[in-house]
Amino acid sequence: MAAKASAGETDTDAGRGSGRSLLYVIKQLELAVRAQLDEIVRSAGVTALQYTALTVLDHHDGLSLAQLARDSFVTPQAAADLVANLERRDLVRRDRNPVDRREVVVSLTAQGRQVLADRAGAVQELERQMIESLDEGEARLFRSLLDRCRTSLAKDES
Amino acid sequence: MAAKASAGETDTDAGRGSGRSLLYVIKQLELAVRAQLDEIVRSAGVTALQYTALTVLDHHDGLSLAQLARDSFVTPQAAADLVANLERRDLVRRDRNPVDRREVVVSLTAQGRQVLADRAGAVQELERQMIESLDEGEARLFRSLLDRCRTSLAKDES
DNA sequence: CCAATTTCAGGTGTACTGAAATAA
DNA sequence: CTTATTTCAGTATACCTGAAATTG
Repeated sequence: MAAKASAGETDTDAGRGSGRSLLYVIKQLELAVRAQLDEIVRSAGVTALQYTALTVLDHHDGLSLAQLARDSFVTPQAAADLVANLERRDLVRRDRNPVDRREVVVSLTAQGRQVLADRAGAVQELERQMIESLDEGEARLFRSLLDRCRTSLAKDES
Repeated sequence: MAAKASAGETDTDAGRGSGRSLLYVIKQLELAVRAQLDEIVRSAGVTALQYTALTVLDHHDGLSLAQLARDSFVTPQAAADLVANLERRDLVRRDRNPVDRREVVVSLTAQGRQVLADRAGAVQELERQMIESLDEGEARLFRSLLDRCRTSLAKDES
C-alpha cells in the first residue's frame, strides 16, 4: 500500500529541513500522540483530551472552570462541556467556591484518581517511545523549546 | 486576572524542568497555535484544522481520502467529513482516480488557493512570533526534534 | 452599574463504530 | 474470494456565538 510517499513521510525535504511549516509539524506530532493516547485510555471510557484534563487536575486540584478555560485557550463553554462529561462518569466533582460563590471548583474523585493510576504506566511508556531517539540533553532541550514557544504565543493575545 | 499562577504558567518547576509530562506540553503548544490560527482564518470561514488541510494539499495536490486519513492518524470517515466541509465551501474538488476508480482524489480549487494566498502572510507572522525567542540553530533543531518524535510514534502502531 | 463566572440555547465541526457498496 | 476505498447511518464529543442569571 501507499506506493508513493505519503504526506507525512516525504523525505524529499529531509535535506533542507524546512519544507513544511513548523505549525504543521507540531500539529502532526499532536495528532500522532492523540491517536496512541486514545488507544491507551479508551478502555476507561474517556478520550485523550479528557485524560489530559484529568492529569491537569492531578497537578492542580481545585481549578475553576474559568481557569481551566484560560489555560486551554478555549471558551468557558468548551471547558464546561468537558467537565460535564467527566462529571457524568464520576471522575470529577464540581463544588461552588464558598469564598467566591461564582466559581465552580473542579476536583478529582477517587474514581478519577484510579483511572490516572491505572493508565500511568502505559502513558509513561508512550512518552518514552516518543523520545526513544533523543538523548537526555535533547529531551530536556525539547521540553524547554516547546515551553518557550508556548509562552511566546500566550503573552501577546493580539 | 489570575492572581495565582494558572496551570499553564506555573513556574514552580521552571528549575527542575521536568514537572509536566512532555505529552502535556505538546498539547498545550498545539492548543495555543490553534487558538491564534483560528483567529487568522476565521474571516475566510474555515477552522484551523481545515486551513492546515489546505496547506497539506498545497504541497501534495491530488491526495486520496485514504492517504489523507493515514497521514492524519484518523479514520477514513473523519477525513471524508473534513473534505466534505471543504468541498461545500468550494475550496477543494473531489474526482475519481481514473486508474483506480475506488480512490477519490482531492485537489485545491482556485478559491482554495486564494484562501491560502490571502492568509499566508499572517500565518508566517504567527510562526515567527512563536519562535521569536529561538535563534536560528534552535529553530532548526526544534523542527528536527518534533519530526523525530513523530517518526518514533508513527512506525510502531502497536 | 460594572466585571467575572457560570449557565442556557442553538449551531457547526471533529471523530468514532458498524455496516454496506464498489472496484481492484 | 479477499482487500482497499469510500459511503451511509448513528452517536458522542468539542467548540463556538449570543444571551441570561448570579455573585462580587
